[in-house]
Amino acid sequence: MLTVASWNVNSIKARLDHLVRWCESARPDVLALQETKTVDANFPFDALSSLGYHAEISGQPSYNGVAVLSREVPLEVVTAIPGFADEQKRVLGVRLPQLFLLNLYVPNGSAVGSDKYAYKLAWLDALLAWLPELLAAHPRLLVVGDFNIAPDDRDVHDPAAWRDQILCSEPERSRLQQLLALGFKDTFRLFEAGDGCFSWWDYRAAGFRRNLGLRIDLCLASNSLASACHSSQIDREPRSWEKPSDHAPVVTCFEPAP
DNA sequence: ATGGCCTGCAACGCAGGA
Repeated sequence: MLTVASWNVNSIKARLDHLVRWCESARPDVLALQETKTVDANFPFDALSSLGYHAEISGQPSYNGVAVLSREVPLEVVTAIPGFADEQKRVLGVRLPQLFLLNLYVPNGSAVGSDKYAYKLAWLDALLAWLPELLAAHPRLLVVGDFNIAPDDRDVHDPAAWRDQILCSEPERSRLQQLLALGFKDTFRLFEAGDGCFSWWDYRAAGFRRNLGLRIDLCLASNSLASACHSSQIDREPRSWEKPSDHAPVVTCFEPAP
């Protein structure tokens, strides 16, 4: 079985002990990380190498930053959406023997109508323009990460309060639906149709204890890869540890390629 | 209770997150 996980760690430096602890128990073959928040020179390669992981990274000071840990060394790496000039490090694609993994930290967008919101929509449009050719080149394509979009109201603890707000607005959701329509499945929804399953909980107001969350961390498998998907789950345990990331890891398992 | 917390960077508060 091939286990692929995605986790917004909210600073790899602040979360290194959690990351190590979680990898030792969950033992993913591939782990996509978002919000590493560090320059490449300060990335903890040694600690992760001791766990048996190669690391590909694309980082910057303070903000954003993505990484992919894998047992096998990638055959190819991309760090940007072609043709979309962006100072912010939010994209890391790696070609592995079993699949092509695209790790994304989609812009948050701040507030509907803001400059950051316009950037988020333009970023998503550039992604949508790129994915058809990536899918054609790599039929076993897995797009994972912090999408900063709750796909529908089942993914929101209080849909009325969040209606038309950032992460839930119609322009964001319609872009996610366009992405899925290119030929992807939201793997979590292959196994769970109910509401109340979240991957992020606000640090404030005891959000986790009260399960006031959103499902914004996604694992989207191309249709041909989705047919080999055995499970997709959100692991809430590390969110309960002391000084946690506000996001939980999403863990998806696949039948190995023939 | 219409706010609540956390991180990095620099610096003694800010930007940003979602």
